[in-house]
Amino acid sequence: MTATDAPDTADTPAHRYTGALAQQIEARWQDRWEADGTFEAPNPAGPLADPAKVAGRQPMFILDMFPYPSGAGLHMGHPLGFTATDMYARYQRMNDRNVLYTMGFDAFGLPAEQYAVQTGQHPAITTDQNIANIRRQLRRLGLSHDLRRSISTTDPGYYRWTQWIFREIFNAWFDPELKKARRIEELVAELDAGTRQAVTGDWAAMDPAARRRELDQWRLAYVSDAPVNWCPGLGTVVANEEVTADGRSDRGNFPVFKRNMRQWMMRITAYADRLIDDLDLLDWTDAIKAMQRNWIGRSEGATVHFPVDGHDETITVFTTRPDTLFGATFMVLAPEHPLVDTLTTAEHANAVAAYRRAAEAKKDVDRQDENREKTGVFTGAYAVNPLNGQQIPVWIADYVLMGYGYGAIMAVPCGDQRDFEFARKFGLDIVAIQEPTDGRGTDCTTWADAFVGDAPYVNSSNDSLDLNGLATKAEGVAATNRWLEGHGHGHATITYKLRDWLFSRQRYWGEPFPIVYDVDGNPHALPEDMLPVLLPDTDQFSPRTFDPDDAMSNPESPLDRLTDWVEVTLDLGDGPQVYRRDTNVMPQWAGSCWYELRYLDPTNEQAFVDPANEAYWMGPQGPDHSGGVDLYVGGVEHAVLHLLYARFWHKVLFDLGHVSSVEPFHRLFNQGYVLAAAFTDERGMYVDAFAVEERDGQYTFEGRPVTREYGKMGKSLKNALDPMDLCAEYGADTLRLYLESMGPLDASRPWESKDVVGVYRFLQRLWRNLVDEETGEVRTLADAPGDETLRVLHRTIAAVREELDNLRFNTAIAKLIELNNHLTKLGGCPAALADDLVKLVSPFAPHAAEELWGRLGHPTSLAYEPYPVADPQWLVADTVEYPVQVNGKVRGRVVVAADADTATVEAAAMADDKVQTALAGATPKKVIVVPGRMVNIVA
RNA sequence: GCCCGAGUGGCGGAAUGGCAGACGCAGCGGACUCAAAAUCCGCCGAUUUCACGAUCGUGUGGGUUCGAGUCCCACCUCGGGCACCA
Repeated sequence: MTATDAPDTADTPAHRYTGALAQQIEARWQDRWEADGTFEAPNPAGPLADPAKVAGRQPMFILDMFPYPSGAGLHMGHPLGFTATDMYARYQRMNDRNVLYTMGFDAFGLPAEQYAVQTGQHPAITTDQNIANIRRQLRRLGLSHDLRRSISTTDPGYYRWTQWIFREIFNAWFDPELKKARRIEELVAELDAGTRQAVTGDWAAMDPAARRRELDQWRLAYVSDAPVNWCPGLGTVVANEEVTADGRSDRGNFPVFKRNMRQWMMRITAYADRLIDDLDLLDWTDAIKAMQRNWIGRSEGATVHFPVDGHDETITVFTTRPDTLFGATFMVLAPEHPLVDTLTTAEHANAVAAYRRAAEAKKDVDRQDENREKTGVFTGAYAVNPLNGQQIPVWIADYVLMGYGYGAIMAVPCGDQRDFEFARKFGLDIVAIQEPTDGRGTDCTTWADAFVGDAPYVNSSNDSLDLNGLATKAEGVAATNRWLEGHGHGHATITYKLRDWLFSRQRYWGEPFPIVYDVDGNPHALPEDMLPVLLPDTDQFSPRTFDPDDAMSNPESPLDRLTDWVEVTLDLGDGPQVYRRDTNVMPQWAGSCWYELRYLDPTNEQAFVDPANEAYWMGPQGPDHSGGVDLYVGGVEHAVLHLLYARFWHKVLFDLGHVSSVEPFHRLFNQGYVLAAAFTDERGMYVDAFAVEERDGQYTFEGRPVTREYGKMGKSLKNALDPMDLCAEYGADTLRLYLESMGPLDASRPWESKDVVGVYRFLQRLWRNLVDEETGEVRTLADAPGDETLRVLHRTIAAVREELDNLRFNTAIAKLIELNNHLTKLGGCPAALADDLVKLVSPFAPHAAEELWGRLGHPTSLAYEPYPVADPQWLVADTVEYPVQVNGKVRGRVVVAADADTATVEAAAMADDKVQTALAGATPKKVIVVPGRMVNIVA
C-alpha cells in the first residue's frame, strides 16, 4: 500500500523520463517561472498596472477557495482542485486571455489559536511558518500563480480593509423601498426632512443620544441583545450556520445553548430576497442553489391576527395556508411566547409554569428529536377565529418554535400533520375544510392522517368570503388574503428561515472590530485614518473556556484582559474623550468575504480595490450578467456559510457603489473529495492504512483481520498520503495528471496508488517519442506525417479544446493518451507535429512540456504560445463506415464516401451480404439513414 | 418525511437519443532477453460455438421511439443537504 515501488532500476537509460529526472526538470522550471515573473498578470490601473500588456486581451479571473494554512500542510484534496484551475488557467493564457490566477490564505481562526495555547507560541509566528511551508508546496505543484497577488487575511495590510468594509456596513442601512443599502447620512437626511419615520419615537423631538440610538436600530451591522448560540466548550458564541442539527458546534462538537447576550449582528436578512433571486444569474449547480434557497427558507403566506376573548391583546400568527383558516380549531404558542403569562388563567397557571420550566430545561437537541410524542398544555384562554367568530382554545407546546414566524400558530389539524397529531393526542376538534381527493371523505374521526394538497374546499364560507367551489390552493390563498387585508385581520406576508448573522466571537486570533464605545455605551466606528486597529500583542491567547455543559457561564474575550489596549482616549470630533474598545473579534468568515476583490489590487494603499481594476476583472459582461469571478472552484462544504456571507458582503459593497459586479462568483464548480481505503480493527478503531496487507481479498493489520472501508482521505482515517511524497517519487506532472485523470472533477474518487503508474507511463512514452533515452538528443521522424496521423492530431486538438472548455480534464487526458499511443505505433513523433504535441500537453504537464519545448529549439517559455487550433479539413474523413442495423441490431457495416447522399448509403447498406442474410428475404418497411452515423432497416 | 445527486466489466471511469465499455489499472498471451525488469505488439462484459457467429447485458419493472445507459412513469439501493420552519 505504499506509493508503489521505485520505478528506476540499475540499467535505466540515462535520459529516460524518471521520477528523478522529473524532479530536476520541475525544479529548474519553477525557478525560471518565478525569476521571470512568467505568470504575473497586468492590471489596467494602480500599482500593478501595465496597460500595454492589458490591451487587446480579454480578462479571465480563475479562483480557488483559499486554504486555511494548517501546520500539516496541503492534503490531497488541495492539489485536486488547484491543479484543475491551473490547467484551465494555463489553457486560457494560451488562448490569449489575461488570466488572473493566484492563491491566498484564510489564516485567522481557531486551530492556530488552539495550537498557540498548547505551545505558547504566538499564532502569528506559527501562521507565518505554515504559510511559508504551503507556499513552498504550491510552488512544488507547478501552479502558475501570480505570486505578487497572494494575500493572508491575517496581514494588517489586508485586515485593515476587512475592518474598513465592516465600517461601511456599520455606516449603512437598508432601504426597504429601494431594497438596497444606503449610507446612514441619507437616512439622517430623510428623518430630518420627515420623509421617513423613526422607529423609536419622534425624530424631531429626540436629543442627540436618542437619535444615536435610533440610528443604531437601522444599521446593517448592529449590536443586539438577543438569543445567541453560546458554546461554553469553545468559550465563544457561534453563528446559526455553525450549529449542527443536533444542537452542537460544528467545530469541536460541543453543546450549544441559547442565551440572551449583547453581540454584533449583520442584517443579512434584509438581503434574503436578493440572495435568492440573484441565484438565477449564476452559473452554479442546482444542488448548491437549492441548498442556499433552502437555508434562506423563503415561504409565502399570511399574517393573521386573532383577537383573544376577554383581552385587548391579539395573537399574531404566520401561516403558509391562510386558505385553511376555516379549519383552525385551536392555537398554539411557543412556551417562551411573551403573551403566555398574560393569557394563562389562574386555573391553568401551575401546569403552564411547569411546562415552561420543563421546556426551558430541554436543550434544542431534545426539542428537535424526531418522532417525539407531542406535548403541550392548555392556557385556559380562547382566541376568536376572525373568519367564523368561533372560540378556539389556546395551548402552549414546544413543537412551536419561538424563533420562527411569530412563535405562534393557528392549528389546522385537518391539513397539517403536526396539528393533526396534537389534536388527536389532546382530543381537540378536527374539521375538514377540503373534500379530500383520495376518497376518505370529510368525517375526520376516521382519518389516519392530515390531508395536505389541492382539493375542493368545503365548510369554508362566511358572509363575505366563500371558498367553497374553489379547487386550488393558489385561488384559496389569494381570496383569503384579500379578505384578511380588506377586513383588517391580516395581510399577505413572506417569512424567512434565515436569521441575522451573529458576527462577534470572544476569541483572540481574529480581526478586531474598528469600534469604540463612549461612556454611555454607544458604539462609534473609528475613522478611516485610524485603521487598521491592530490586534494587540499578548501571550494569553486563550478565551476562558468552561465546562461544555455549563449553560450559565459567560464569555470572556482574551482582549478584555488587555486593559491598556481596551481603554483609549481619542478625538472623534468632540474633543478628546475616553472610550473603551470593542473586545470581540470577527468570525473567520470575515476575511473570506472579500478576498477575491483584494487579489485584484493587492498592494493598493488608497482603496481595497481600484474601481477600474474591479470593473476590468469582475465587471458584468453584458446587460443581464452578474459579473464576478469567471470560475470559482472549491468544496461543497462551503455551500451555505462562506458562499452566502461573501455574496451578502458583495451586495452591500455593490449598493454602496464600491464594486460594479452584482455577485462575487459568477461560475462555481464544486470539486469532489479524494477518498481512500481505510481499515478498522475489531474494535472499530482505524489502523494505519499503509501497514495493512492484502492477501486473496482479505486484509490484515499486524496479522489480525481488518475491515476495509472508504472515506475522505485524511488524518482521522489514518489513510492520508502527502502530495509532496508523490512529487518526490514521480514528479508533480505525474501527480497532476493522475489526480485529474481519475474521473470528472465534480465526483469524489478513491485514490489507488497502483493506478498512478498509468499516467507516469504516458509521460514516459511522450518523452520517448521526442527524446532519445540513451543520448538525450531530440528524436523526431523526418518524414511528413501521413493523412491518418494528421487526422488523429486534429481530432485530438478539437476534442481536447472541447473537453477543457467544459472542465472535463479526465477525458481530455484520455484523448492526449490516444494521440500519444498513435505516435508510439508510428515509432515516434513526426517533426512537423512535435510543437503542437508539446503545446497540447503543456497545461496538464507544464514542466515536462516546457523542457521538451526548450529542447525542440524554442528559447522562451511556452506559457503564452497559442494553443493549437484544429484544421477543419482534417476533421472530416474521405469515407465513413456505417453500422447497418436490422430491426435495431447491428448486422453489418458498409464503407461509403463521406459526402454520399442518403440514397447511396441506403443502397450500399441493402447490398451488404450480412444485411441480406439478416433480412432473410423480407422486404424493408422503412429505412432510416442518419447521415454520418448509421443505418437502421425496419423489416 | 422533504429537496438534490448517483447506480455501466475484476477496479477507476467513457459514451450530441444512433456500433455500450474510450482512456487507465489489474489480468492473460506473444516479441526482445541466458533470465528477469523495463519496453513493444496483441487479447481482455457474460453465456454459447472448433470457428464464422448467436443470445444476453448499463440497479428493478413498465412506457415512448425505427432505435434508450441516455427521454417519461413507478420502485429499489447508495451518497449529500434540510428537517416539528407553521
